[in-house]
Parts: sequence; C-alpha cells; structure tokens
Amino acid sequence: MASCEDSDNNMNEGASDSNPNPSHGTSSINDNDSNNVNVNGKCNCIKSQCVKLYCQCLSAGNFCNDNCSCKNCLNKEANKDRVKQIKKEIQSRDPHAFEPKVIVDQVERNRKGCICRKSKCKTGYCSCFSFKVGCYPHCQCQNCMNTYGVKSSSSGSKEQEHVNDSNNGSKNMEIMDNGGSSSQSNHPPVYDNSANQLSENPDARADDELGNSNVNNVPMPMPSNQVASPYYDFAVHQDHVDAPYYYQPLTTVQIQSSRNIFTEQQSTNLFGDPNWQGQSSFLRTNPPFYYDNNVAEPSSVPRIQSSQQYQPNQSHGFHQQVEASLGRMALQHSFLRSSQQPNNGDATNMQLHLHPHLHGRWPSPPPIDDYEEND
DNA sequence: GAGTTTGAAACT
DNA sequence: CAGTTTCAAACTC
Repeated sequence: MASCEDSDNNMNEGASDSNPNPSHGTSSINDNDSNNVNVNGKCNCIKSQCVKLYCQCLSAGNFCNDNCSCKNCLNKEANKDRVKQIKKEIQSRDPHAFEPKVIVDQVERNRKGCICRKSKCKTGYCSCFSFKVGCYPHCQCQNCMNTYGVKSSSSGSKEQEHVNDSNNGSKNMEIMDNGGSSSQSNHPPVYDNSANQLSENPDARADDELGNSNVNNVPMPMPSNQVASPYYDFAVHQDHVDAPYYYQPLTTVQIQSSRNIFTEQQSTNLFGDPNWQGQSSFLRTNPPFYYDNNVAEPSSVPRIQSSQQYQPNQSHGFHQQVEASLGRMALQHSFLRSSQQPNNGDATNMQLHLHPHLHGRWPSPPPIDDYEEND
C-alpha cells in the first residue's frame, strides 16, 4: 500500500522540502496561514486515490508530498498527464474548481460559500471559517456565528461584521470580476511609467466594461526592462501590505530562470534573487500555465500564490507579465519589493490574475534610476 | 489513536 | 437538480 512517502513531487512546487511552511516546523499552516484549501499541506486520502477534490492536495493544485499519508495515491508527478486529465474532468463539472477559494470583492470571502447546518460556522467544519473569512449572504449556512463575520441577513447588503481582523492570517486572494465598486482602485493596473502611478488607459476602460477590476490598490510594478509585445492584463494582489512598493528590473537570465520554474516546477531560489528567501515551494500556479515545449497556455484562470514568512528587508514578491506573440506566450517577471513591519510573523499571499484580454503595449519603462529602494 | 461528526464532493 | 451516498477533515474522547 503505497503512501505518498515515496513521492517527492509537487505539481507546482517540486519542492524537496515537503514542509510547505518550514518556519512553522511541525505546526500546520493553519497556525497563521490560511492557504488556499490545503491548510495542512498534506492529505490522508484513502479511497479517493487523491484524484478527487476530496483530496486537499489536489484541490489546492498540488501533487501529494512526503507529508501525505494517502494510500494508492495517483496524484504524483509521475502521473502528471493523468492528473492533468483528471483535473480537466473536474473542471468540466466545476470550471472554478481550482481557482482560489477565497476571493475579494469588498471583503474577503469564500468563493463557494458554505452550507453549514450544525457547526454554526464557528469550527473548522465551516469552509468559510477554515479560510478565516466571514460568511456572506450567498452562504446557505444556518445559525451563522462565524467569528470572522456573520452572514448578513440582508442579501442586498454587503455588510459583514468582521469580528476578527485576522491580520495574522493570510488568505489567497483573487480579485474576481465583481462588477462592483471598491473604495480602492477599480481599474486594472495600467502603468504610467513617467509618474510611476496608475494611468488612464483605453484598455483599462475596456476592462471596466467587462467588469474586470483591481480593487486591491496595489500598483503594478513596471515591466522589467523593455517595452513588451502585446500583453495580457494581469494583477498581483497582496494582503496585509500597505507599504510602498519598490521595484527592480529583471535580467534576461532571471526571466529565463523564472521560465524554468514554471516550466519544470523546480525548487529553486526564486529567480535567483539574493533577497528572496522564500522558497519556490510556496509558489503555485493553480491552475498552472500549461507548458508544451516551452509554450505556455493559460488554463482557465492562471494564478500564482506565494506564501512566505515576512522578514524585514526582504524581497517577497514578484509580478508577472504574460506576453503573447504569434499565439505563443512567454513570461516576464520582475520583483516587487515592499517594506513591511518586521517580525510580524505574517505570511503573504500574492495572487496573479490574468484577464484574457489582449492589450496593446506597455508604456516605455522609466529609467532604472526611478526604481527605488526603501528597505 | 479510534470513533464520531460534519459538510463538501460525487453520484444517482 | 434535488436527494443520497461517499469521502476526508475536524473534532471528541
């Protein structure tokens, strides 16, 4: 009865360090992180062979790993083609199956909501609670007592009483099309290189019309070092970060390195950045870009997650631009830097969301001198 | 660690 | 698509 102990694979991580959160030692991500769904970074599946959404690893977009105690596991790198097919089948039932479970419109919420009857949404049985988010009008729960926010009784109201600000937790967040406004920017991030600020852009308006929005007020880093070819819109979102962002361009080698990561899911220091101390094992593409001979095809909703312990003076982010050229896609990355309160033990999740809208060109990048450091 | 409870996923 | 079954995690003891 093979368990996953013989597997060192991770669909997206390829991490030899099977602990998804090494700084936590034996504790689960649960302690501080609310990772997408696989809060323990492992599973114990017995009957599902880890190829159904019952499996937290699969649900989180991961291969099972050394920590898993699953039996007859098929969710392994060696079966990646089969897993890929299985995931497609699952997505045929639920196109959002592998999308982030926690989304943000005006507040964070569990995308699917919950239908708790007995748990009163105040235990781990409740998916909303387990994600450390409040319940929402679309939840079908009964007697909701979710300490992160009780379901509003008024479906027309988006009031949500957040009892717990959960600032020490983090969620995977994705800015989903919500068609609604936000107190923050609701424009897709379009960079004005001259001012290093968001700028008006016809494409942005076009996105607005399509309901795409960026409500997280996270200014997008400048594309690394050159005018890109036509690009896909995207957004990166971080929680618990309100500090200014500082950017640095990438070198060609780093870009190529990042390609390797996404192509081969190698466990390697992210982009070779000496400031990056997180592990690529925290990086996920879920659903990933599907690479075929180094040609990336975005699956339904590409996303990237990163979760690492904050440390001062540490680069902890990135952004990604997806370029389209002759029907092929390539990736460009540059780092996103941020100052943050040191030693807060927090984890950050970043979310990349691609809008399937082909745009024009990035504006010309600013001089390198415009990139600042503020660590 | 075994057994129970729970709600999501899968199935009919 | 509503009801039922299966499943694995959360929970209790």
